[in-house]
Amino acid sequence: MRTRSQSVTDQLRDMIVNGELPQDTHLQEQTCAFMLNVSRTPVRAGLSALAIEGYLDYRPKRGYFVRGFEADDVRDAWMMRAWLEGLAALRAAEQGVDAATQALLLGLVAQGDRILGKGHLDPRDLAPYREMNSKWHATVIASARSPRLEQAIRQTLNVPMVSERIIPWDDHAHIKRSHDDHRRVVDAILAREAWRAEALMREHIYAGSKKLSAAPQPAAADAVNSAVFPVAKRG
Amino acid sequence: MRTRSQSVTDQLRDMIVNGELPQDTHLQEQTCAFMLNVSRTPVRAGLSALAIEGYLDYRPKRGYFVRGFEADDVRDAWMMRAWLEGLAALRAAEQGVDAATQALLLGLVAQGDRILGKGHLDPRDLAPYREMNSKWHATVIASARSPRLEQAIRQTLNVPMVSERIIPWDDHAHIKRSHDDHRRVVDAILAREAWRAEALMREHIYAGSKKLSAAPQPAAADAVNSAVFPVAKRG
DNA sequence: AAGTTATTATATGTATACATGACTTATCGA
DNA sequence: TCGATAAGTCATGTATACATATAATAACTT
Repeated sequence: MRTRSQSVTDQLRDMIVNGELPQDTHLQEQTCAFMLNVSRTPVRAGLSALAIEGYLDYRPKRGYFVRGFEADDVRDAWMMRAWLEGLAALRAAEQGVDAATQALLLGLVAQGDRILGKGHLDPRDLAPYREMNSKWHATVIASARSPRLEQAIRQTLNVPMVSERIIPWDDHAHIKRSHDDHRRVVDAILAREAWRAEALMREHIYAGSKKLSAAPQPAAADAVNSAVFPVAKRG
Repeated sequence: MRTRSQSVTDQLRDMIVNGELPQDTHLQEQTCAFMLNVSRTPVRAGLSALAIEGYLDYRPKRGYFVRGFEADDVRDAWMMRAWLEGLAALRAAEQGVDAATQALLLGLVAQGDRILGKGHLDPRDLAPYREMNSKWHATVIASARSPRLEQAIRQTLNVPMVSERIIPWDDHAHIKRSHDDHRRVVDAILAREAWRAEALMREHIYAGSKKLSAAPQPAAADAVNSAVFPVAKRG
């Protein structure tokens, strides 16, 4: 079953990741509660959870504040993600994957091949490609069979602009190369070439971060709430 | 200031890490509240926090259950710790450290030298050595200047038997070698030899895990509470 | 007028009452 | 006797009232 606390947590997390709540916004319990049509209790649970997950700063008797994601922080998260997913690929290759996973990985690569086979990037293909991409990463990560590694990676994705959902779907050369990385990582994993799988995966993600940081950042969808929520004073 | 919620969280965490609450124990809110002399509210906050930190399993409308730390899980945490602290050493070497940190690292090595210089292991020296060891690891980790890396490492320490506080203070050869690792890692960091620092650190920690898993595990201090808290049924 | 202190307002921390869903047990039927 | 269903019990989920610490404001002194 799904409790209100969980639902509130997810809603608030989305708002933060989508940039609707600017840095240093003071998320007041009563205000959030009113906004989401619940009492303060589930809101408190959500805020507490998000603070532990790293989205919010908590100061006792003061409240919860939206953490800023500085450029340094985003770079840090990308670095961690590249490193950790590289480790996942390494371990997947070391331990090997079962037949079903093998088929799944090859199938996902084939799926990408079909989408990119047209020779041009149809905007309508973005969603399927993105889904394939997410599934591919998830499969490799799961193949490492390390719950802790999985959790650590999930945390790196908890940063705006660091997510496999963001794809520069306007640069055919980049996408093509990126998908070729997918093919090679799968090849390395199936061949049990551990260090190769790691190096490929690390570079695959690192290149993505370079690409995105070069691209113009989309304006934050923000500030419908800037009048509702106060912003913390510096000090 | 310190709220009851935080205090409750810490107390429950300690009980879990110390093995006083066996695997699958159902931590009932009312029981915990009575035990700690607070109401259910701070207990709920604590349980929720510990679930997010990974100590407890949460099932909606069912409650919170103590997660088991299987051998696999402990191995997994050690692997992650070795890898992540290796990364920390790498980054510290890459970025370089300031003069104060440099002096601190050298001072900690010298401190270890003094303790081990006697030629035998005095039980009274365990505490100072442990403190030096903790500080040394913390300094290297901080030198990586990556809050996310720091947090990820902290999480790996959240497992019984995976902690720099546990030192096999009966094996002079092991300790001596271990401290020599410290010296070499510092040497590598100061010389900006990044890959060397990483390899040394990774092996340093990996060797520790091997040593401890070979040693007999101390009996869990458990089960004062086994009559108080019910244990989850399998299913 | 500026700084300090006392007062007030407000948001968070905690306790508790009520609502709801899950597990237990008892009753009924085959 | 075994199984299924239904009532009952109990723990969790939520709302709300009260307690308390912080921040804002006003009054006062120097």
